[in-house]
Amino acid sequence: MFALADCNNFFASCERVFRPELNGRPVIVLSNNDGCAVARSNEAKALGIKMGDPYFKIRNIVEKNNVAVFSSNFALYGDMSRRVQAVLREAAPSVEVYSIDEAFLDLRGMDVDFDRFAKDLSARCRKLTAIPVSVGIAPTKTLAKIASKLCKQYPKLQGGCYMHRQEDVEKVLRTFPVGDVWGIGRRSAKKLTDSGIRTAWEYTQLPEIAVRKQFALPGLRTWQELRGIPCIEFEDIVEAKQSICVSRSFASEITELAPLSEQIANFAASAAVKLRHQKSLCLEMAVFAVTNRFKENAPQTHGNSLVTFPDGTSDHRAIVSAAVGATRELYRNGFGYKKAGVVFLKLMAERDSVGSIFADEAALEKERRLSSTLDTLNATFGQGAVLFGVQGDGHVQSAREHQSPHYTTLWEDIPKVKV
DNA sequence: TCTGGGGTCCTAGGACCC
DNA sequence: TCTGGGGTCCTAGGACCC
Repeated sequence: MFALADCNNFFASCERVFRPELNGRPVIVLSNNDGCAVARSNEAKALGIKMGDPYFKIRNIVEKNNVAVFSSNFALYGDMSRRVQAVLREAAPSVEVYSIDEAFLDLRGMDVDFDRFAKDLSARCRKLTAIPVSVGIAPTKTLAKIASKLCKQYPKLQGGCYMHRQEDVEKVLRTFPVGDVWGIGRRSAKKLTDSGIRTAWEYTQLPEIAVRKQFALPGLRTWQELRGIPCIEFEDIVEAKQSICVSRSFASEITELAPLSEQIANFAASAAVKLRHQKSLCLEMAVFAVTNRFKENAPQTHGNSLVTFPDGTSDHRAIVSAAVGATRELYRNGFGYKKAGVVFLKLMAERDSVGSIFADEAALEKERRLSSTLDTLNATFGQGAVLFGVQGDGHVQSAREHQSPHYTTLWEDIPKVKV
């Protein structure tokens, strides 16, 4: 058996932990630049606010219904996520953190009352972190996902649902929309409903050949998983990322080279920190800057510039300065850039590096020490404590009007209690 | 006026090899 | 008219996830 622990409306729930008066009131959390709604409390969902709705389009609903609005606060969400993970790790020997708000638990070999286990785990998360968590348990990951969704639909399940008997699974799948199944995206869902397949159950009744032909291997795996045959591996070891990207939309368009370079230098700097954190080297870096695609009448451009590091590097100076050079390459006068980013495309593990026979080892060692000193200083005194001049003041230009405090990660933001 | 960010896997087709 | 057979590697684009 596998369990899926899924935090309900995670970002909205995090905001409520330190603002309990918001319970019962609709809450939404916005994406970068206060652009779109990316998390909604149940009350906000009931008002018809959809995932990804642009804020300016739902402003009316927000104002009329006294919706509490937050800019995203990833320092808070990341920290709350770690707290929930800690509770999960006490419950099972093996945990796969799937995303910031979801984790699978490997329950194979465990001999317990799984329904009790699920409900107890949910209650324990709630008690220790104040985050509501839905725990679904089933013979495959895909079915566990469905079981956890049931918890959100039926409060009487008390946050835990064990779904395993063939007849129970069938009963659930017979009404479960095929498009809500993990692994069936918008495209496949449309194809399916167009041909009359509406529920997960109907999908499982398609012949294997047809599934393979129309939806290839991923579709076949989902088909098997729904039929109770596990095909998706449990992966508790965190692999190094194969690509690293830091990109942002700007609050207002950037037309000049200097401020654009400054933003991109900052993206490169934070991507380089991530790169060194996972002990990788970058062999190829792409830098891009694009205009506002929603402005149909404005001139559009998609600037792109590729940089290669033949021996691989994680050197802060090399990366930031190459990113600035690439920006000069791609920049064109007369355009309003709305979004830009830095992507490391080809990575290799530091330990697999053979270097170059021409490399100056002493110089490389100096580079490594500089980068690592920089990382230590910024980790200790806050990101941006030490910067290169090209990074300006180290701030990325973005609107966040509704930011909540860093309750759990900044001394000055820790809530004070009167005795 | 205002429209997010960061990933993975799979497949088809081209280029190339003997 | 006829036009081999078998293989690898790489890339772009699609689909999916949160």
